[in-house]
Amino acid sequence: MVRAPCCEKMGLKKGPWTPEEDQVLISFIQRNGHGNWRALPKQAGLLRCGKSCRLRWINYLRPDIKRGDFSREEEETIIKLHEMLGNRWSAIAARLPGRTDNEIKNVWHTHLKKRLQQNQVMPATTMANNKSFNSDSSEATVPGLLESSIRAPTSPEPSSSEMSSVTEASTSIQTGDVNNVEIKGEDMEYSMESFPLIDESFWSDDSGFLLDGYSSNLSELSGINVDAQAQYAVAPMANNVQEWPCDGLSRVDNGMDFWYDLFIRAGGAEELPDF
DNA sequence: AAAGGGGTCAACCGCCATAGG
DNA sequence: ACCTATGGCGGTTGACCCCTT
Repeated sequence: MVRAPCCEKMGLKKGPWTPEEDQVLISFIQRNGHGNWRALPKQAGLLRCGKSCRLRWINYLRPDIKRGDFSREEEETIIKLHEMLGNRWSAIAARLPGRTDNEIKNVWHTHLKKRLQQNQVMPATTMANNKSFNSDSSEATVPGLLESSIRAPTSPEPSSSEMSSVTEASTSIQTGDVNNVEIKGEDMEYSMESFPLIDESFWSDDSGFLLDGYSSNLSELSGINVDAQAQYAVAPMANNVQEWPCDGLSRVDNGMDFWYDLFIRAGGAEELPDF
């Protein structure tokens, strides 16, 4: 069966949007919202397909879009997140308020990728500006981590053409000192310092890492002692998921997906239990 | 000043996941 | 359980801009 095209092409306009079209779309969404993108253009009187309207709104017309060049800080953030997440642009965008996945994708392909290639600079890890894992301020207790052993993944990630090199890497968590925890890939080796720091902002409601309905007390939920200053998320994923009282975990976006993927690759449950 | 080549970025395309019937 | 509609995502394209020659 041939899938129907996303929109009826006949009579629909393509190409750059005019200011008039923009105004029509903005006005309509301000008045009515955008509950149904497919129906929207007809209702609004636009000769565009719903997909085109959605893209125009999401990537350009939304009032919270931040225009202009990316700051150095934003670029560093993209590099770090790309290191973690691979080409998951929407996940990266969720960590950069006001920036869209399309914009980030463009910036990556036009600037950042080349810069990294030219300079052969190792992506600056989040840890560069943060405390070391075994700093005094970190009082993480990681139940079960030390005796855990995360197996190598048995199959490549099917849903992403370019998964994070970290998640593609065969993974092993060695026993002993947490500083020895490492993830090995074919041609790289990640020390624990490659993992992102989980701090207060990481878990904040604004961060995009909000656990649906369960953001209040990570310590209580995960069973690890979450020091607000510096904690890492390996432990809850690798060991405590059975006790993880959060049915929304699989919907958690961005970095949490990374940890969740890691957990699944470690042989964890395919689906989280309902609580 | 004109041509051409490369860079940029908005927009499109096609696929996938999921909700709902 | 299956099918369809829809939204969302990442990859790609092509028009436009700018710089160099």
